[in-house]
Amino acid sequence: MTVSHRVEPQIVTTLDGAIAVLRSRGLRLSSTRRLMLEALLAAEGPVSAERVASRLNLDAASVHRNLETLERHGLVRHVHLGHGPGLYALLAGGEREYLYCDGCGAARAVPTKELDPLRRRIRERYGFEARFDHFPIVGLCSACAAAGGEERGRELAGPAAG
Amino acid sequence: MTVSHRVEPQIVTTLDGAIAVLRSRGLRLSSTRRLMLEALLAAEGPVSAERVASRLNLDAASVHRNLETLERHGLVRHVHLGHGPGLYALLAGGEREYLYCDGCGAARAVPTKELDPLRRRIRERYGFEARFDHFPIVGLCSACAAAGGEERGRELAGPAAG
DNA sequence: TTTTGTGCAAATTGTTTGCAACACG
DNA sequence: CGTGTTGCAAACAATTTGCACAAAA
Repeated sequence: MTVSHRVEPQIVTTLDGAIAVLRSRGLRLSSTRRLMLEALLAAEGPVSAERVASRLNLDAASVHRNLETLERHGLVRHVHLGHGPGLYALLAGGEREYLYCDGCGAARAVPTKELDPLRRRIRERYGFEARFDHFPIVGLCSACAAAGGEERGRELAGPAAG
Repeated sequence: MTVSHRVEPQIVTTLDGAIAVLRSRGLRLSSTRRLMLEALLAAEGPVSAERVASRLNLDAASVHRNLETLERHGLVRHVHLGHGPGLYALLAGGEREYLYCDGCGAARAVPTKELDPLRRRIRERYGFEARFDHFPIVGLCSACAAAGGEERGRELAGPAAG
């Protein structure tokens, strides 16, 4: 998960597309990778490495290594929603950023450009380029804020792999 | 580090003040706690539990337990700047929130109320109560943004205790 | 057949828990 | 004294690394 920043994003929405990128990068298509790509394509939200590994009966170390590789090559990105493990997703276009509720664990995804005004404001004021795709905006959703933020319970991290 | 939210903040700027709060809460003043409080008072920025423990030759578990206790009682708060361990600080008034540069690891502290307009905007638009004191705004400082975000190196987590 | 990728085991990092001894109030 | 606190050891969670073996290209 050590991947740094600014990697040329590789938007993929199909298995073939993903495979094509792999090939073009000189990466091999192992059965493990094929399974992972299928799972990530089927996933409805970012998923943890552990989840991918156990769902597919794969070794966690391999899954981590592959996710890192895929991320290094711009196919995958990971977010940190609150505490807990990093959550990975393919770059399928229409990327989102998150408002993560620390009370109930719900993550509200909003289109990246919707937060552009916010980003611009921060840039103008602090000369700082905010990115909410890796570490989200954290706080309390209206329900939890009203309740005093004691909710807790629901599992976030959307459904896993198909 | 599991402490939830909304604990009555206890602003302390002196050892005696901190001790008074401990007492008023029915907590004991062990030598370990005294050392920790002194260290936290002397610290110039948020420090990791590990750092406090090793600097003071204390057991990490005890330090964690105490930090959690202090946090539960509103004396201490912790932030997560990027990856890495949680960083703790006494509530000494004039709390700050952070703009954390994922490129060079620098954390720029800004007074909480300076980000109020931002918070208000998010609240109005999303009904979401953003808090940047626990998870900061993450992105790239102007230097790293200009450089393409490849910097890296400096140690954040300001000076420790002592 | 030469790499690259794999599973397994073990190491790391950060934090938590069980527990008997200890010490604050 | 009695209960809150401590250190130590062990458990944990998430992730990483070493390594011999398997398998893409």
